[in-house]
Amino acid sequence: MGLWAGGPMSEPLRTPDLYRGLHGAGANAGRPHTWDNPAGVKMMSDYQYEEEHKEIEEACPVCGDKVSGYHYGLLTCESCKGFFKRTVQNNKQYTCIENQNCVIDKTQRKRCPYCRFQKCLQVGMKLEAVRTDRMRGGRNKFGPMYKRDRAIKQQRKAMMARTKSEATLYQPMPNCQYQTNVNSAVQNIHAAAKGIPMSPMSTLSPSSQPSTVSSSYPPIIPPVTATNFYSSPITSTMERLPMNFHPGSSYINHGMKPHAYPQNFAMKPEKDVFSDQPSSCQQESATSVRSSPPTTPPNNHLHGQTEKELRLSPDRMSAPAGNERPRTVPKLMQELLQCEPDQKVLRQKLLETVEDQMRQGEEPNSFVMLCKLADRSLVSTVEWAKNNAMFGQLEVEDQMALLQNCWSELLVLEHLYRRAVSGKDCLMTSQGQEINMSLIPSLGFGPMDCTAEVAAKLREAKVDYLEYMCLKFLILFNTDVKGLVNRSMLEKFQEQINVALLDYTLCNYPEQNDRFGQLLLRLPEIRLIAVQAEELMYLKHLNGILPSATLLMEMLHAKRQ
DNA sequence: GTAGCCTTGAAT
DNA sequence: ATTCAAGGCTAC
Repeated sequence: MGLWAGGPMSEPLRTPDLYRGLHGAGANAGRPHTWDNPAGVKMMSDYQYEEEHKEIEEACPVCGDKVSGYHYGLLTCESCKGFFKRTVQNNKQYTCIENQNCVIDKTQRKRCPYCRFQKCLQVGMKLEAVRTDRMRGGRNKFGPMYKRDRAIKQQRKAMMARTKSEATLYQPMPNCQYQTNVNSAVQNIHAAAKGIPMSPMSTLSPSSQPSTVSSSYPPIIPPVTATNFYSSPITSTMERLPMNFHPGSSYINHGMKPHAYPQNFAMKPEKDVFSDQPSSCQQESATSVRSSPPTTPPNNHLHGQTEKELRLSPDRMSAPAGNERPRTVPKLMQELLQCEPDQKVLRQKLLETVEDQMRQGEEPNSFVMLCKLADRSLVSTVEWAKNNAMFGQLEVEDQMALLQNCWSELLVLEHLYRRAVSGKDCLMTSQGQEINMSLIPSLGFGPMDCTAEVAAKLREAKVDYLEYMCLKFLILFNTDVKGLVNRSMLEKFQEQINVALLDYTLCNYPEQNDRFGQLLLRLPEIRLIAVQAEELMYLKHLNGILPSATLLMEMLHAKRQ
C-alpha cells in the first residue's frame, strides 16, 4: 500500500515532485486482445475473413485448435465439435488409463477421449445442445446467446479502438502543464485526512434516497456492499475450474481460451449462464448481486456501520433502469464497490461542515460555504482513492500525480451524478435549511454553463451507481498524466475498468448498444467543466474571495505555482 | 474413431 | 435470400 492507500494517514512520507507536466496523446496501449474473431464456419468468405484478421484468432477452449464457430454452447474447433457430438449421440463411455488429468491439446487430443470429453464439459459445452431427435438444420435456444456473445466481442473490439482514439480527445487539463511543486498540498492531503474516519466521497444531494424525487431513476446503490465471491454451480469455465485456478495459469497453455479478462475480473450471472449469457459473460465467474449471499468484505474500511448495513440491499441493487432482472456485475466492479463510501456518512459529514460554518456565522448559501463543502468533498475524494486497492498498488508519486490531475473532475462528476439522480441540488440541514450546492451559479459560468446539459444526459441515460463508479475510476486512472513512474500498471487498470464497464453495460443494458460509448463521451465534457470551474475558482481565490487554508485551495494553487 | 467438408432448415 | 449451428458423410 502506498502513501495514501492504507495504514496510518498521519505520516507524510515522501513528497516527490508532483507535477512534471503531461504527456501529449500516447496513452492507452491496450493489450492485444483475442476476442474478436468472428469464427465463422469454414466457408470461403470466412477463410477470407481469417486471412484479413490473422492477428486475432481465437483458440478452441478444449484443444487450442482454431475455432470454426459456435458449437454446443461456445466457440470450438471443428474436431471437438464432432467429438462432442459423437460422444453424446452414441453415449460413449471412456476411461482414462492415466490419472484423468491428461493434457488436451491439438496434437494429443486423440490420446485420451475420456479427458477430452471431461474438458469439453469443463469448458462449458452443452449436452442439451446435441439433439436427441437428430433433426438437422434450424436453430436452437442458444441462438440468441451466440448472437449476444458476438455483440459483446464486437463491442469490445470497438471499445479498444475507441479508447485509443479518445485518448486524444480526452486530454489532460491544460493547466497541468504548469511546473508546480505541490508538496505542501500533498502534505495537506494527509493533514486533512488525518483523523477523519474513512468515508470517501461525499454527496451533494440532499438524500441518497432518490426515489422520492424520481421513481424512474435507478436507485443509488447503498455505499457499501459486501460482495461475494462464492461460485454457484453454473456452467461457465471458471466454476468448473479448480478452486485455485486463475486465468493466466497453466490452463492457457493447455489450449483453453486465452485471457479475456484481467485476473481480477470475473462475472457470474445468477442463473444458468446458458439461458442467456454467452461466453464473454460466461467464461468467467460472475455474480448476480441479488442472489449473492453477503460476505464480509475483506478489505473495506468503512467504519461505524453494522454488518447488516454493509450488505448490499437486494432491493436497491436489483435492476438497472427499473428492470427487475438481477444485475450481472463483473467481479472487478464488485470489488471496487466494496470500497465505495457510505452515502449516509458522507452526507452527514457535509451537514456537519455546514452547521459548523453556520455556527461561525457563515451564510448558508455563500460562496465560502460552497467552497467549504467542496473542500470537504475533496477530502472525501482523496480518502476514496486511498481506500481503493488498485490505486494503492500504484507508486506514491503516481497516486499524487493522478489526484492532482483529476480532483476537480471527480468533484464535477460527483456533482453531476447527484444532480442527475436527485433532480435537484441542495443539502438539507437538520434545521431544515436548504443549502444550494450548485457550484455553477455561484461561479457565474453564465452562457458557458453546460453542467445542466451534462447532468441531463446522465439523468436521461439513467446512469446507475456502478457506472458512475467506473467513470470515477476512468477519470482517476488517466494514463495521459505525464511523468508516471508505473504507466503500464495504470494502463492495465484503465483497461480493466474499461472492460468491466463495457461488459456491465452490455450485460445489463443489452438493448443499448452504445451505452458504454455514451458514458465515455461524458468524460471530456466533465473535463471541460472542471477546467472552467478551476479557472473561476482560482480567479476568486486571487481576489481573496476564497478561504485559503483548505485542501481545495492547496490543490488549486499547487498547479499554478 | 477422427476430422474436414457437406446438407439442412429455423431464425433473421 | 442469407446466416450459421445443427446433423451427416466419408476419406483417412
